[in-house]
Amino acid sequence: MTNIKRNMIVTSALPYANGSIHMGHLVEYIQTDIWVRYQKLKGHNCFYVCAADAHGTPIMIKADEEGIKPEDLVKRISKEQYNDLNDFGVNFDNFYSTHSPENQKLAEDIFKTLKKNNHIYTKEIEQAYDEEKKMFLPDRFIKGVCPKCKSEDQYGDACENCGATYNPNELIDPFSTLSSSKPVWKKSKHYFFKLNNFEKSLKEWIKQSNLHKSISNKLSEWFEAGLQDWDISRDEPYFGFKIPGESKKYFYVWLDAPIGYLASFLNFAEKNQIEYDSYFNSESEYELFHFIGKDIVYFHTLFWPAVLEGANIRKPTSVFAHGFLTINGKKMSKSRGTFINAKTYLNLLDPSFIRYYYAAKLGPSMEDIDLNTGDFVARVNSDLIGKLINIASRCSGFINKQFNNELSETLDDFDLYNQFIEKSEDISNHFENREYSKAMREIMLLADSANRYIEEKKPWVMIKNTDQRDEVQKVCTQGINLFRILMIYLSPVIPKISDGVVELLNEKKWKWNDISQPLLGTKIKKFKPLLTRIENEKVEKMMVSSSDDKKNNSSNESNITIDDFLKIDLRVGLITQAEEIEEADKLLKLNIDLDGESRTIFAGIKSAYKTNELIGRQVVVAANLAPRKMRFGVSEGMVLAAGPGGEDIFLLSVDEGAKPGMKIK
RNA sequence: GGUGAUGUAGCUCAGGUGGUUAGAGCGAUGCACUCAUAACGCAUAGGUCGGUGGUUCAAGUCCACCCAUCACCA
Repeated sequence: MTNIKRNMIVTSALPYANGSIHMGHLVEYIQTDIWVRYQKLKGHNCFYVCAADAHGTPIMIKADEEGIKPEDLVKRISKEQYNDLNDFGVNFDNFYSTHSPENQKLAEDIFKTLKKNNHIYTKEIEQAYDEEKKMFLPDRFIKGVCPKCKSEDQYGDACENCGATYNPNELIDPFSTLSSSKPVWKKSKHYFFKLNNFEKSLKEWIKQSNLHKSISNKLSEWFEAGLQDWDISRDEPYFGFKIPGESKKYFYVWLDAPIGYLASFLNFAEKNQIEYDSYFNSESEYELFHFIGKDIVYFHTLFWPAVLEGANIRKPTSVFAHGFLTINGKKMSKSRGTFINAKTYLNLLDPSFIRYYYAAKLGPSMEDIDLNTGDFVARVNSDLIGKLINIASRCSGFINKQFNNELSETLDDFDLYNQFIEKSEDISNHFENREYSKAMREIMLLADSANRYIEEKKPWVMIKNTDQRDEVQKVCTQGINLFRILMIYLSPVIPKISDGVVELLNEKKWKWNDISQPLLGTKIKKFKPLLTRIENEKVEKMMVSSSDDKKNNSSNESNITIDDFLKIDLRVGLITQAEEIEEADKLLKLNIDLDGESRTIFAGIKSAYKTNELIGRQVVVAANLAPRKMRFGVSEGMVLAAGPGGEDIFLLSVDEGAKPGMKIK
C-alpha cells in the first residue's frame, strides 16, 4: 500500500426525512462508516458527509397531514435519524440538510451554468392534476385499474399484480390518492436536462471510475436503450427551491438532493477552514466517493456526473452500490413483521453485533444480504465472544492476578506475532476494496490460531510450577498482543469495543501501524467483559415487537374480531408464591393459583416489584398461552401488566370479590 | 413482458482461464480440557454443486432450454 496521504470525501445516500431509520438503511451507513474509519485509521484525510434529503411531494404531504410546516417536519425527523445513526456508531464529519442556504445557492448556480451551456430547455407536457387539491400528481399519487390485467387499486406507473409498466393516463378509472377525485389532464411548462449531450463523457467517466461490473452491465443496458432527457422541474405547490426566474416552478427533489453532498461539505469546510474549491474544482486531484443502494444507481452514475460535468465541477472518483437487506430470507415487509426499525434494535441489542454481522456478510457487489436471525446470534456469539474476546479474557486473568497487571518485557513467540502482522496487507486490501467479509474471515482465522496457541502452551498448567512463572507471563503477554493486533484490524468495524480495549491496555487511540510495535512491560487495567453474548430471547423480542409496531400503525389490519379476542383465556389468578431468580435480570418466578390449579409463571417484573408485596395479590393471567421453556424452567402462562418496562411496570388488578380461576371476558 | 443477477452441506457463504476423493465458518455428534463470558482444542458425520439435455478424454466451472427467487424497465 502506498504511504501517500490521500484526501477524500465520502458520502452515504441522504436519508429521506419522512420516516425512521431501519435495518436496511443501516447496511449502507455501516458499510460507509467502516470504510471511512478504515481510511482514517490508515492516516488519510477522509471526510464523511451526509445530509437530510428534505424536499419533494411526500414530505410536503406528510407535513400537511400533521398540520405542520415541512421545515419543522424535516427538522424533527432528521434529528431522529441522525441520533439513531449516531447510536449505531455512524460517525459523520458533517450531517446537514438539503434545505439550506448553501444548497440553494449551489443548486441555483449549477442550474444557471447548465442553462448557459445549453444543457437545459423547456417544453410543455401534460400531467395529471388534482383539481380539489390544486396540484399536479406524481405517478405514485394516482391509482386506478391496470390497463393490462385489470387489477384494481394499482399505482400510476406500474402494476404490482402483473408487473406491467405504463403511463398514468392509461389507467382505467384513475383517481387521486389525495382527494379521491378524478384527475384531469393539464399542460404545463417543464425544464429538461439534456442528458444526451453527455453520452460520450459519461462513457469516458465510467471507464475511469472503475465501477463494479454489475453496475457497468446495468449502465450498458441503459446506453443501449438510449439516454432520455430528464425532467428537472415541478409545479407549485411543492416543497423545494424555486427555479431562478420562475415564480411557480421548483427544482425536482432529485436535482438538489445530490447537490446536498456538496452543500454539506461546503458547510463543513467553512466551519473548519478547509478549502472547498480544492476538492470540487473541475481539475481536483482529491477523491470523492458515493456509497448508495442499488435502487439509485441511475441517478448517481448518469444524471449526477452529467450535471457535474455540465456545471464544470469535478465528477465522483467512483460510486459504490450495495444490495438490499432481507430478513430471514424475505423482503423487509411491514405486514410480515420483518420491518425492523433501528430504534427497536437499539432497545434490545448492542450495535456492535450488527456492525460485525453486516461486515461479515458485505462484499463489493450489489447482491442483497440476508439478516438471518439464527445465524446472526450464532455467528456473533461464536466469533466475537467465543473466539475473539475470549483471547483477552483467558490471558488477562493471569496478568491481573499473578503479575500485578504487568506485561512481560518480551514476547514468547515473535514468529507468531509476525504471522499476525504479515496478514495486515491482505486485510488492508480487503477493507480498501470493500471486501469486508473476506477481511472478517481472515481475522477470525487468526483468532482461531491465537486460541490454539494458548491451548498448546497451557498457562493454567504452567502456573502450578513456580519455575515457569516467567513463561506464563510471556505467554499471556503474547496472547494479549495477538488480541491487540486483531482489535486494531477490527476497530473500523467495532469501534466501541476497540475503544474499550485501548482503555484496558492503557493506550492512546490506535493507528493501523501500531501493530508493528508490540505492547511490552506496561501495566494493563483489570479485564472487564467488553461485550456479552446475544440472548436469543432478545432477538425474538425484537422480531415480535417489530410486527407489533406495524400492526399498531396500520389501523385497519390491526382490528381483530370478537372470536380472535375470545381465543385468549384470561383468568383471575392468586399469587401464592414469589421468588427471585438471582441470575435473571428481569424475571421473578411466581406460583399462581387458578382455582385449585397451580401454575408456575415467570414474569418480567423484577425491576418494579418485590416478592413480598406480590404474595396474596390477585392478578390477570393469560392461561392458555403455550408453555414456554426458559432458562430457569417452564413458564405456564403470562401475568398481564402495563407500562414501558424498567421501574414503570404496573400489574393489572381485579376488584374485590373476584375469585381465583374466574374467567375474564 | 423485456433485461440482468442469483440458486453449492441444517444455516451463512468461498470456489481466476473446465482437470485428482467439492471447501470454510457456524450448527450436529463424539472425545478431551478447565485459564476463559458453558468459552477453547481434537476428531467424525453431512452435498448426485436448482432441473434437463448438450459440448468435451474431463463440467459446480462452457452452451441451450426449463424451474425458483430477486432486482431494474428512468
